[in-house]
Amino acid sequence: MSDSWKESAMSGTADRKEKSRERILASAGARIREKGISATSVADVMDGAGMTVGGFYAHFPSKDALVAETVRSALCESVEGRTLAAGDRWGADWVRTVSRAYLSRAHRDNPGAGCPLPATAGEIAAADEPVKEALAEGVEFNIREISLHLEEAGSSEARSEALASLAMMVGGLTLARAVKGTPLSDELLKACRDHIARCLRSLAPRGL
Amino acid sequence: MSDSWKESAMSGTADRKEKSRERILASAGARIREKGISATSVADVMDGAGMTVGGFYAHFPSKDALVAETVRSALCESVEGRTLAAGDRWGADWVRTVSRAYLSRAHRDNPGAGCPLPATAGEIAAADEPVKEALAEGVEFNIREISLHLEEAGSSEARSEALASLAMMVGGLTLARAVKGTPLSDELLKACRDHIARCLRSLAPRGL
DNA sequence: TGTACATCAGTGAACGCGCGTTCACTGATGTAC
DNA sequence: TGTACATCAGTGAACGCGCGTTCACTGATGTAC
Repeated sequence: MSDSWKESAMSGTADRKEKSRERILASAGARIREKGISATSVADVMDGAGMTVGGFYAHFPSKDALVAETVRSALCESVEGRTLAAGDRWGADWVRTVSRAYLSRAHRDNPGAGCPLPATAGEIAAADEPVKEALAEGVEFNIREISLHLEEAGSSEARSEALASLAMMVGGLTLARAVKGTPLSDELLKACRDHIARCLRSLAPRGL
Repeated sequence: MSDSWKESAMSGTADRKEKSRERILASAGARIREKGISATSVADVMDGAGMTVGGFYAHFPSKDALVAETVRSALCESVEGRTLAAGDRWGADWVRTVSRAYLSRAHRDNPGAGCPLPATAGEIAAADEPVKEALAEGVEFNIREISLHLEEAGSSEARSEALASLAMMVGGLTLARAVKGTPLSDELLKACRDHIARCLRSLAPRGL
């Protein structure tokens, strides 16, 4: 009669349902990163998860709830992906590698697998409270991570510089995607990469 | 029978129509800057211009056409407004003043009168070709202006730094609006302002 | 100057469409005996 | 082991709504004589 008994008894169907939920979140994650929040429809997301619209509301109470959870998990994912890609780099080296990857043509041209901020930040003001909270927490999380490495790199204003760096990365990528197809697009990416590299070079490496 | 005759003969009604068109553009400009493209409806725009929906199509062939023209004129306006506000400042002084105004709480809290990039850049990928062109031209226009002043300030990489600055201003403002209401918002604005000021300080002033 | 007519900016109701959401139903999975 | 039943994840058609767009109409403005 305990919850754990119930859970193990229903583990077969519950497992299947959990898998579906994860497919829905993954589909929403890719679509929202590609087209933004309002251009992504529930039917579209469910189609991407290999299901039909009706089943959606057994997993989420509303589209807004899905968006909030998607933004949350997508922001975590993108931080995790970065950490993984940076390998054992640390400090200035980590920041350089991460900013290069962020401001790469590959990231510009594959929004579905990248950072959710460029596609969502502009729309978030119109979204409801839980969505805003999810985004704010995700941004703070990103800032902390960058700040940590800048501090290691010897920056005396690590947090402030982390905020400025994130702003430039998000702004640069967003603009590069907006003018994609014109020479300005590659130029923007390179200018932002170069700027960050230049700033890192002027830092006094600490210790070692 | 010539066009000029026709024009002067109809100048009364034509004038009134032109005024209406300008009211529509102004209304669209404010709304698009505040809520973005897809969240702005034609009926909403016409209401803001003191008219009803039906009259819209006597002025523009479609919503997309309105958006393209609005983006174009809004980007020009925001550059003009900046030039006006900067007074007779020049070079590094101009850049400092402009970046401070751009990354101010006033600009964050009054999107309707400011730069259209934060609200539109993320949505533009989904828009049609004329809208993209309008935005790309507007961005290039902005870059040229900033670049001019950075060159005057003695930057050896004026255009590249202009691109990076614009990216940071747009990204910083977009993120500050997205997390508005949390301490992170003011922090972002200040960090970006400080970063630009710091970079300007490290420039060797030219001539004079 | 005054009257009949033409023009056309703007009105407001209607259209088809895609959206988020609901709901009666299905059919596979797991339970009880 | 086999059969009857319960559960519930997922289906697919329907809903009300707001959107962009269309269109028959109105009424103020300007023209012709």
